[in-house]
Amino acid sequence: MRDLDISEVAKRSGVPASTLRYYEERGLIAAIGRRGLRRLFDPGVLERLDLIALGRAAGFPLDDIVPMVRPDAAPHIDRAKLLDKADELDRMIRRLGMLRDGLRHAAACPEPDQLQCPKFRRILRINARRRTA
Amino acid sequence: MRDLDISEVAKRSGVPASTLRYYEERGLIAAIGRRGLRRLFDPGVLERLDLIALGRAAGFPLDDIVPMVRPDAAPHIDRAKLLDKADELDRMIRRLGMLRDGLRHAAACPEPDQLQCPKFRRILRINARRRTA
DNA sequence: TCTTGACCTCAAGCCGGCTTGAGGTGGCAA
DNA sequence: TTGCCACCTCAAGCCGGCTTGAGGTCAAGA
Repeated sequence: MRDLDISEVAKRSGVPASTLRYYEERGLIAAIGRRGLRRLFDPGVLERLDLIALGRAAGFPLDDIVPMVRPDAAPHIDRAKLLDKADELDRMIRRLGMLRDGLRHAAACPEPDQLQCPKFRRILRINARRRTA
Repeated sequence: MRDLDISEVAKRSGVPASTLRYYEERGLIAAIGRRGLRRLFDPGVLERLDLIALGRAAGFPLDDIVPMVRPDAAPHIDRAKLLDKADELDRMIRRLGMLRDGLRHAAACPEPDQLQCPKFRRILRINARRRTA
């Protein structure tokens, strides 16, 4: 598999060409060269894009992803940062679970006004403490 | 408990006054009236703000939260929609759980280059399919 | 050789979710 | 009664992450 045209990368990765150019500008990926004006990419860029997508899905800002995918080195990932992010995801997952339970309960609850339901109110208060306290 | 001034609401809820005005403009909360120019809020707004915070924390855009907290029509909450949301949350939770496991594994994996780790690659590919397929 | 259109650059725009700032009003303590 | 200042409105700005558009170049097929 040889060098890829930007449109080829876009097609295979699902990432629009405009985004690829943007990522290059941000230092997330690099073209290995040009044919005339046109960028040529190594197929390895596809894996980097998967990694970038994973990072984005996990909620990392692009700036945080740069050091993980630096095109000039083997991907180096800060393990401590990963663990922090994993913990953050755990907290997020618990909150989502609470919200899901809250919605399900609200849907099932016979109270005409769900805000009056004690179970629902409890869920709300637990979440609220994160800001207020 | 009497009607609350905007600064009182801000203090009790932890939500800045500017955000409260913004939320009112977006239809997320409503003042019960004015004293002169000044908004007066029913203490119940604090609970709605908790609900909004829960939704925000769960990653919902404000537009999605509006129907959940409508200051009018408490009895007309669309229960089917709530259940749909709950299912959506379940899917999101599973996905985030995968990501969390992926991050933890990447942090623990002895491979010098995480991209070579088969487990990590599998997670990468699964995540990638959501865009590519 | 010529034409075409896929690629290029650079600047500006968009969206969500707020914040900030300028300029105005009026409730309340003195 | 006066004066302060917390509140008001409206418009603009900011940030991250892209997209869009105008105007230019050039590799490759006819």
